[in-house]
Amino acid sequence: MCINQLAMHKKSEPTIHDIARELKISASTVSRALQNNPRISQKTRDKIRELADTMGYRPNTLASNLRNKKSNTIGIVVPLINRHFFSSVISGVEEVAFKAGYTVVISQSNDLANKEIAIVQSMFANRVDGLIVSIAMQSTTFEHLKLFKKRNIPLVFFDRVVPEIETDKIVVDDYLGGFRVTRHLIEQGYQRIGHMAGPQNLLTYADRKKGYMDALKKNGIPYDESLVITSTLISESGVAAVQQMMNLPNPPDAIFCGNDTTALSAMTYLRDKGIRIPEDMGIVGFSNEPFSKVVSPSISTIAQPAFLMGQKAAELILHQIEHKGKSYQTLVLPTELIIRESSERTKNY
Amino acid sequence: MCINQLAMHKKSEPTIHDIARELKISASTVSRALQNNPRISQKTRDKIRELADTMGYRPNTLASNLRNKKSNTIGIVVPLINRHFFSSVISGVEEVAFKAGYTVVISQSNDLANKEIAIVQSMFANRVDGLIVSIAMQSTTFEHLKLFKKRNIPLVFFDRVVPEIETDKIVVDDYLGGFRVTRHLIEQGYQRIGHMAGPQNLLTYADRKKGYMDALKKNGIPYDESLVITSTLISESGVAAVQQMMNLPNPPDAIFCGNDTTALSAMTYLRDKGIRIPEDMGIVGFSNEPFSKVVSPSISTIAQPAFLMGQKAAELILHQIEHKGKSYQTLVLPTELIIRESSERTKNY
DNA sequence: AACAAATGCGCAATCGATTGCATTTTTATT
DNA sequence: AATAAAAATGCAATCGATTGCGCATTTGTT
Repeated sequence: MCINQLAMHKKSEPTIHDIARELKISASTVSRALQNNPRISQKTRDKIRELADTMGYRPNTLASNLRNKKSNTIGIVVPLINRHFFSSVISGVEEVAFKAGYTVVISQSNDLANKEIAIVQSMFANRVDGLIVSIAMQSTTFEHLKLFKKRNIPLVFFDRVVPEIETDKIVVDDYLGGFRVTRHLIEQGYQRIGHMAGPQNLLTYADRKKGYMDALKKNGIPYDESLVITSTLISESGVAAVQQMMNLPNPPDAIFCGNDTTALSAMTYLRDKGIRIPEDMGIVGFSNEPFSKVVSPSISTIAQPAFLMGQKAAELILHQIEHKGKSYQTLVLPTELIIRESSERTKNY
Repeated sequence: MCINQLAMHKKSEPTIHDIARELKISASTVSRALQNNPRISQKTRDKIRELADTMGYRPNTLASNLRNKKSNTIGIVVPLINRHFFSSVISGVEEVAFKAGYTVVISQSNDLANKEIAIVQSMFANRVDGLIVSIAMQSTTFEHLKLFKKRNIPLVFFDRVVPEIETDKIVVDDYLGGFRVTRHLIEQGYQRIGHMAGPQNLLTYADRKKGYMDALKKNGIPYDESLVITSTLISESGVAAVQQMMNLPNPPDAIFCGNDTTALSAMTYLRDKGIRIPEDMGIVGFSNEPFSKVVSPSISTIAQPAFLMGQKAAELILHQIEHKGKSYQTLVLPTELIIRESSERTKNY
């Protein structure tokens, strides 16, 4: 009763001082007891624990964080939360971070440079212990991110990285992905292979294209610029690009699409025009979106280990936080070519 | 130079005290100036602003939050981040919250009661200003959430709500959804309609089933318990359930699946068995997962406005935070029946 | 010139937890 | 019983920003 009344009196949460007052001891002792500091006798510790429980005490992490200059928080910035690849990465980050006692705060840039800057500054103000970022398509300046480096706050890039900033990075092997896709199409007997490329300021898309070009070269197929169309790779650009390609005097017989979305929209468009897939036209996407497996024909694509990428990103950032090391690594996670119906016209079984 | 050296000296971030010392004024003045408090003269304000800029000062929100007893943070707990419905909700929450100057912290329960409890307590310790929750399938006790109510911290449930806790809730009209799906199947001439139900302790799934049952009744179709199979609605349960149904002496000619995942797995299984969809068997799912539109046949389903739900959830929690009102509402967002190939055997055009 | 009224700023406490150092209490030793 | 040694606890400053109250300076009035 008495305890309750005291609690009622000041309507806010109980603090270590309330516990201390009740027990006629000092707040320091309470603090230490709750941390199981051996300097406090077991008897006192038990007493404090018990009262803390009955009072419903919960430590105020804000206060603790301020004092310790550590927020136990990891920030993550992605272009769009609501996208399978990114939400999977986030999921992986959350899993590892939570186990390590960290909280994850998220924000999405919507691929807008300005929002990304605002977000990153807000994360800084909130004193995140580390930041995991996949940059916005639109971003061209990176001062907001360099700030983290300057202030020596751990920073990890994933997927869309900034080459000029030296820090931990995790990417998938986009180059090899693009290479394999193209080689696969060649092996399937396709002769004129087009490519829907993504924004070339983003390394991932540039690498996919490089892989494509090298695979062509290695197989003695001349590179034809008219077969490469660069766009933002939304559904509509897939249709536009395939239209443009099909209007060429010498249209392609296969297309390596920069992502699954454009692969699907292109495929749908082509089917409506009576073009058979994979017989008349081979299609390969990128990313292994959930739908790519279940559409018909199913879409060959490159699987990226998104969840694993998130886990690794979290591990790297935690390592940086705990060791403040100066040496950074770039993890290149393997991609996997998943051959499905949309590109397999020679079945060997 | 001088400024830099000072900054170097204490390697940590500049604070208002550093600015104050430099300018030989008090920290209070700096604080007020940075808040544009009219009590400080314009001249002083400008001077402070300028120095703050050159010093690269960034307010420490931790300190501010502690003093103000407000974290400007909204917590969100979902079963799984990496799921289209939930990531869309999160995306909506983030959008509204960010605009209002709030940070979003997320965590996933993995549908485990214990993890949910741990998360919620961690959110509490972090003094989130409000919590948005969709409860875990496994959760059966809700003391951890009642704690928020007891402490008068804003709480909003979405999708999977706890009936016994009085607070703002946002749900989609699952009942009407289930009703419409069933009515639609009846209109299409299906006679024996089965249902793959989800865990009945979750209101959403119970409501879908109720809608199903009422639609049957209203159309004079007797309810047959053997046609209703309850599971967790993962892909495998879809196959298991459809197998069980097809082994009945009198199997169904249509199935209302509790979600799109089971709709797809059931459909795939049936097609492999040579059963034509929608001719021999009608299939309807629930949730309008991205894949449901693009698979073949495309799956009829119920669209839930996930992104909108997130926005509304954020609005409600912000309202609670700012008004600490005592009256709560339950928003029922409309669902939309999307008729696609998997259930349309009478085309009227 | 003398006093009132604004105006501009600073002092010091506060938010709640942490921690180096000092102090008190207990236990061990002779 | 006296003293040393060890164990247990308390004091007070600290993290960085905020704010009520009060003091000092300026401006205005007659």
